[in-house]
Amino acid sequence: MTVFFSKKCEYGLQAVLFMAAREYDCVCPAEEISKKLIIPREFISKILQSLTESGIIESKKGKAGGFKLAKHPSKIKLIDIVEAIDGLDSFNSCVLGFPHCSPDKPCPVHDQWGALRTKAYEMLSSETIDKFKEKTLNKIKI
Amino acid sequence: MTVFFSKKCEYGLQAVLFMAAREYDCVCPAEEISKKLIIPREFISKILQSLTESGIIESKKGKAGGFKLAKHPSKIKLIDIVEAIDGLDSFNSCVLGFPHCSPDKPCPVHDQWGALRTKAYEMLSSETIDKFKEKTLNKIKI
DNA sequence: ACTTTATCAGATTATAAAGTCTGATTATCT
DNA sequence: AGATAATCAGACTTTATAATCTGATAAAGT
Repeated sequence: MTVFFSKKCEYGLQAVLFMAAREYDCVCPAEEISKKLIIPREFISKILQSLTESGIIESKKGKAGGFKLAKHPSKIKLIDIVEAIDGLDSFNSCVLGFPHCSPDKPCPVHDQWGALRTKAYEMLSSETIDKFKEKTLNKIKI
Repeated sequence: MTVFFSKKCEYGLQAVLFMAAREYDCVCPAEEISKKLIIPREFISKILQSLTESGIIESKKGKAGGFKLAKHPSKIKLIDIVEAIDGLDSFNSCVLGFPHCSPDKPCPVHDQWGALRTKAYEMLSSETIDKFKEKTLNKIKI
């Protein structure tokens, strides 16, 4: 296996990047997101619903309804989405699964994994998603 | 969620580190490994069985039977265990779940994740497990 | 006001991972 | 040779994640 994010989280990240790559304030129906990203319709709906609860996106009901970012892309970081869906626990636990792993009782890869985890956190938190528009377009046709 | 290794893999890594920290050629019954590492008996048995098939450890049946390393700890790397249990697929796939992620069509975190993945691979493959004896003893009482 | 088109909410199903059980087999000790 | 103590093998159960279905609700256009 060796996953890093859950499927839910991957899909959530993709969907938010998709919305950020479009015109600001443009409302995207779940149906469209489902088709463009090839994610089961009802599954992405549920994920978007939970991101709405977290305040990252907002929903608009009725005809011409859908989802849009709740704030400007320059205010959103990837880590916000990860935190909302998967949580941040894995950034604080031993990669080998040993209990109570700490600097004074380190596991065999404690220091190295610690450094990597910090880098991963930076990867997700140093830039806001408005910077990712171009690269998102590599992956999704809008 | 945000796992890196599956539970199976974590347990497998712990068990092999445990064996490597003991006297060379010492046979460890599954029962003992289960108790020391607090892993369900039948579950660790299955994992050890599969590591036996992979040729990383060997089993000895009958009274005073159990498992021991198939080769000297200086010939075993953590990546061998990861490969045997989880496989190496995740070292070759997009962390955001986009299909066909490549240098010419990179996803928003392609370069950074690539670098991290390389570091993670190095963490698991640069040293052999005979170097980990001391740190393993931090985590497991023998 | 009515129809359409969308989300919303919660129950349900499917699949995969984690963990358990049981009976057979095998080796060692007495 | 027989008893014992272990693995071995495979079926089974449980739990968590992924995905689906259905009916209610709500907003916008006519």
